[in-house]
Amino acid sequence: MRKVDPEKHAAKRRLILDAAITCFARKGFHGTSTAEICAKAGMSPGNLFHYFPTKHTIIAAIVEEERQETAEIFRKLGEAEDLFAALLGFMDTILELAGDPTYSSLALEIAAEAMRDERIGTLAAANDAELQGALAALLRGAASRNQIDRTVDADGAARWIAAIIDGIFSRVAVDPGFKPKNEGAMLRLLLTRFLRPQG
Amino acid sequence: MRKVDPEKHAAKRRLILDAAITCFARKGFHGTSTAEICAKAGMSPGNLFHYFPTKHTIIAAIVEEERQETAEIFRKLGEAEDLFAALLGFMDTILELAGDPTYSSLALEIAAEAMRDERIGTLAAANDAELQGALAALLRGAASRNQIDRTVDADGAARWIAAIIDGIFSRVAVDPGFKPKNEGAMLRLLLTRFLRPQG
DNA sequence: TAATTATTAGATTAGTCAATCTAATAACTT
DNA sequence: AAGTTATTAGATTGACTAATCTAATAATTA
Repeated sequence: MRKVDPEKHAAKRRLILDAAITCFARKGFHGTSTAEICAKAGMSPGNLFHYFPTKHTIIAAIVEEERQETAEIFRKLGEAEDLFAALLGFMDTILELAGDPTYSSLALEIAAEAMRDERIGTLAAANDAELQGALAALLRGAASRNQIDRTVDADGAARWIAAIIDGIFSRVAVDPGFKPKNEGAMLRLLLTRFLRPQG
Repeated sequence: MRKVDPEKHAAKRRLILDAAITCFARKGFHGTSTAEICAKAGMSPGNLFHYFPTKHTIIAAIVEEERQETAEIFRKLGEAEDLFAALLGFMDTILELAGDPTYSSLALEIAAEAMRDERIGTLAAANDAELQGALAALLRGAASRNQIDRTVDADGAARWIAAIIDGIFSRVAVDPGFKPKNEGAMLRLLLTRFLRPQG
């Protein structure tokens, strides 16, 4: 009796997901045919559908993967000494990610699809809740150490920081003059003035 | 020799555009079939394609229409006495628009499509350039009257305000707890701290 | 080695799509 | 009224789609 080799299985899934990410970013979820993903991944539809029963499960897996990556980033971040600096560092990471058009496209595509497909909407909302929760925890920690203004509501501020993150990815789509790596200074100014202890 | 009645012609275009806006917001550009737009507008494909030769020209017309609407808002705004208050008022208008899920969906859909289709990308970039230009003019006017901090770069700040606007529309998509009409206070706090003259 | 099952290819299916075509009708001009 | 052209309906086209099916092959175990 033959068994599934989990490593090989995972590697094949990776191959498909990477191909799909490239395609979805370039042509959108609905604009990409499964045949295109097959071609990019170098396999037949029979093979592709062996690993993912529907096209929908492919994008769902991509969204779930992003959730894990975000959680990983925050796990490291919480250990920092200066938590406001940690927040600024996180925002630099976001700007770096936004510099990759594939990533920005994908973020937008997922947001757009979240409004159309309830299943993707639920997954995206879970990702967002986790991001906001982590941001709020960071802000609360920073407030308790007087690294930021204690009077600002952490949950409300976290929500607006999340909005700014969304905005960064949208900028890449509609503003050809927006170069993420040149925008760090103004972003830090914005966040510092918003959050620093008020004299 | 019969002539085109421009009013009737425009009315028919409106009918099609309104139907298309509803459909695109609900199911996305690629997810909407021309047959669905026909059904929503109550007409045959022959009729629809008489007014718009391709599906692409429909979304292009929608984007162009938004540009005109934005320009109209700013035309009124520049006449205000307190220009920073005018900016805050404009952001309230944005929050109001974002409260309409159709509008938010459409904004996201256009941004996503802008990354895929160069023609839409160019139109969206033109819209954005106009928005940023108007915001920067407002900021410069406010700075010259000492209503905001004179040391902040107007173009850079305008770009980040545009990012926040994008972020607002994305929030509606991924954050079910984001209710635009409850968020005015925190947004005003953010902008005030960012822009007010520093003591 | 034989049995078992995972993996793969590629043809196929049933349906959808944007856009075209034909033809009929409605409205305007002279 | 006659001529002209705008407007409309609806069938049709050819291409494409997600997903299935059949069958062959490869890898593993007993």
